[in-house]
Amino acid sequence: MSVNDVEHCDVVHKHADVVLKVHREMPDDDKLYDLAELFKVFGDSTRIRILFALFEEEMCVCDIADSLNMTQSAISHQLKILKQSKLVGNRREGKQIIYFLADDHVRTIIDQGINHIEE
Amino acid sequence: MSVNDVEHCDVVHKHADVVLKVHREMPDDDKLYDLAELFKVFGDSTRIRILFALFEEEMCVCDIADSLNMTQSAISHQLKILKQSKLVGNRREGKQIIYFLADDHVRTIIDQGINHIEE
DNA sequence: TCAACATATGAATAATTGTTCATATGTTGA
DNA sequence: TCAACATATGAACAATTATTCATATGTTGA
Repeated sequence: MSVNDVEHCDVVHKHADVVLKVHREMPDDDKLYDLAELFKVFGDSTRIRILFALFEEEMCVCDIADSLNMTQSAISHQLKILKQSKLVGNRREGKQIIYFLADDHVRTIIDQGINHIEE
Repeated sequence: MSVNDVEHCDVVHKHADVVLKVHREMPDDDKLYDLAELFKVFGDSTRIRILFALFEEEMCVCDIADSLNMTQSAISHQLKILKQSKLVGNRREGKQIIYFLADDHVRTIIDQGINHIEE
């Protein structure tokens, strides 16, 4: 029994080719981790709502907070996460910081999600 | 000041139209919640790896556990979540339960995620 | 019917995370 | 330069969650 067989059913030999194929095609841990991190960002309804707000148009933090009826601090914390994932960008305009969608993967990913839950 | 203005910057009047537009276009809470729940499922690297395994072909729980070098119990718990989100389906074949991808939104969503992180 | 196998599941634990509160940073107009 | 405004951020708390361990459920062949 190989050290890799943490757990193993009796078909391990019969299905060894499947296991090998999966190993061969599985992306690197780094990539898997990054992917999961990206989807985690979409996995919070506050952040989803921020993205929906920005679908309409770019906005200052304050307008997002108003639109979502949440505190400025809560929004600011979430915007930081959205920015780190490069889902939104920002620029300063005087006292305000304007946030906007970084690209349209955001829209595509959310649309696919909607497709799925609406089936 | 409206009861809806939990927090408000001084441009609340100037930007009131933006806030209204966001309100108008924002999906229902139920939908937002479901969306976030769906993406949460993608937000775990174990579940992502299970999905990548199933991209190759349908498999019994045991083969997934072998492929990912994880315990049967851990995989089983995660498969339950994937099934609840209708991302995978299963059927019994004798003693084994065969899991498979439910549809190809899964692939599309993950591909979009990959596109994003690889830019 | 029973032993062996495959999978599911409940409880417990450790780790992660969203919001709040208080406060810091940075900008503007007077 | 300073007060008012807009945003960011660190610490703390509550809530959620992934894995482990032990065990239950369900299937098969003898």
